[in-house]
Amino acid sequence: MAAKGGSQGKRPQWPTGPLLSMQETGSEPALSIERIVATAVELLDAEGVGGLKMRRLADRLGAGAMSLYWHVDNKEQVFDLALDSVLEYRGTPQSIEAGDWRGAIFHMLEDWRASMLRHPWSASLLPRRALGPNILGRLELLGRVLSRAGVEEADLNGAIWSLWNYVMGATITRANFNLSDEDMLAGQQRLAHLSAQYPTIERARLLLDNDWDGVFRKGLGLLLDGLVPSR
Amino acid sequence: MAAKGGSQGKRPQWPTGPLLSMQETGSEPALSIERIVATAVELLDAEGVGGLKMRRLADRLGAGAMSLYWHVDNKEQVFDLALDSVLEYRGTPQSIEAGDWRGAIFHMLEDWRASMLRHPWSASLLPRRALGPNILGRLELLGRVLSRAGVEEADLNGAIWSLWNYVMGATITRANFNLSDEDMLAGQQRLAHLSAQYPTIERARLLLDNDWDGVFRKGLGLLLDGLVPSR
DNA sequence: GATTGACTCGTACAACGTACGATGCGATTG
DNA sequence: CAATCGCATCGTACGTTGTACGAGTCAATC
Repeated sequence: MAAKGGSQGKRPQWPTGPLLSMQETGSEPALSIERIVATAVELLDAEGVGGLKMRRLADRLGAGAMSLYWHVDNKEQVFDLALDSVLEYRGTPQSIEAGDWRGAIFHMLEDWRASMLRHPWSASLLPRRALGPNILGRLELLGRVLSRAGVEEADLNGAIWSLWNYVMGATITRANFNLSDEDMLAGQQRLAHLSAQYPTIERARLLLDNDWDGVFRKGLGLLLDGLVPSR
Repeated sequence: MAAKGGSQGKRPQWPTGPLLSMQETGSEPALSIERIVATAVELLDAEGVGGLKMRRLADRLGAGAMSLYWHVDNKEQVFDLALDSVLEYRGTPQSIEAGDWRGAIFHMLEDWRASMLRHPWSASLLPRRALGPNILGRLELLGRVLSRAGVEEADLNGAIWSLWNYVMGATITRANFNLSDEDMLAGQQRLAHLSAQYPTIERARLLLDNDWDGVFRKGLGLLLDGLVPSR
C-alpha cells in the first residue's frame, strides 16, 4: 500500500514561481492546478462560496469529479489557492520609489480592498484560511514601507495589525452587505417598524446612506496619521 | 394542504422581550427556542461552527432531530439566534451617565470584542448574518453617544461604520488566529524557510509576538481621536 | 513486449439538512 | 363521557455533498 496520510506525488502546495503550465501539449487543455484554481475563481465569482462544489468545478473543467483530487488534497485547498490567487499585487508604480510612503501604503491597501471586493467571496474566506505567498508579500511590503517611514521596530507589529484589522473589517463588512442590498433595505424597513427602539440609527438611515469608499479612506488616513510619527 | 412557504404557527423570529420560558411545567424541561439557542451556544463553544449539526443539537436536548424544526425554520436561524444571544449588552455602568462619552464607547466596544472572543465562532458568523436586536441595540447606543459627543449628523454614519469596521476586523482576526496557535507557529516556521523573501515580517516575528489587546485599544483610540471633534 | 509512473474517473459510502406524514396529548366543545 | 382540534414530537426517507477506493488509460523507459 502506498503512502496515504500526506499528499501523494503532487505538485507543491503553493506554485513556486509565476503561474506557468508545465505542458500544454496541444488542443485539449490538460488538467492542472493553474486551470483548477482559475476555474474555481470563475465559479466562485458566479455562484458565491456556497456554489463551489467539486462536481461542478470538475464539470466546468470537462473532467471527472475525482480527477481533481490528483492535483489537490481536498476542497479546503481549493479555497486556499483561489483566495491567494486573487490577492496578487503588482507592486506600487512609482510611489514607493519616490519615497512617498503614504501613497505607497494607500495604494496597496486600497488595491487590497478593491481586489477582494471584485471577488466578494474572498472576504468571507480570508479570516480562516492560511496565509498564502501573495498575502505574505503584501504584509512584507507593508512592514518594509512602514519601517522606512519611521515606525520603530517595537511598534511595527502593532502598526501592521492595526492596518490589517481595519482593512479586513471594512472589506468584509462591505462585501457581505453588498452581497444583499435587498437585505439592507429589508433591514432598514424592519428598523422603521422598531424606530421607537432605535431612533438614532433609524433617523441616520445607517443601513442605506453610506459612502463606503469615502469612509474607508478617511479611517485609513486617521490610522496612518496616528501610527506613523509625523515625518 | 396547509401553509408551507412561510413559517408555520411558530414563535416570532426574535424573542420580543427578555428571555422567558412560557411554561416550565415541572420535571422534564420542555423544548423551547430559548433552550435550543442556549444549547446551540454550548455546542458551538465546544465544537466550533463545523460542530453544530442538527442531529447533535437535538441529542443534547434529549429530543428528536426533527423536533427542532417546529421551533426553528432552519439551521441558519439557529446561527442567527445563537449569534445575537451572545451579543447582549447590559448598558454602560456609570460612564454614560457621567457624560464620559469616551469611556462609554470604549467600554461598549471592548465588551463587544470580548463577548465575541469568548465565543470565537461568533466572529466568523457575524459578517454574513442578519442584524439581530442586540447588535442593533449596540449600534443605536454607539450612534447616540457619538452624537451626544459632538459628531454631526452628516458624519454619524461614517463614524459608526469606521468603528464597526475596526472592531470587526480586530475581532475576526484575533478569533481566527487564536483558534489555531499551532497554525501561527507553523506559519512563522514556514516563514523562516522563506526569510529571504519576507525578511521584514520574519524578523519582526509578526505572527508570534503581538499584544492583541494593546493594539486594539491603541487603534481604537486613534480612530476616536480623529472621528470626534476635540471637545 | 513488459514495466512503471503519472494521471483520469466510475462507483460507492457516510454524513448532512430537512420534507413529509404519522403520532401523542391537553384543552375545548358537544 | 366522547369527539374534535391545535400544539408539539419524531421516525423514515430523500437528495446533495465530500471524498475513499481501486480500476482504467497512456506515454516513456528498459
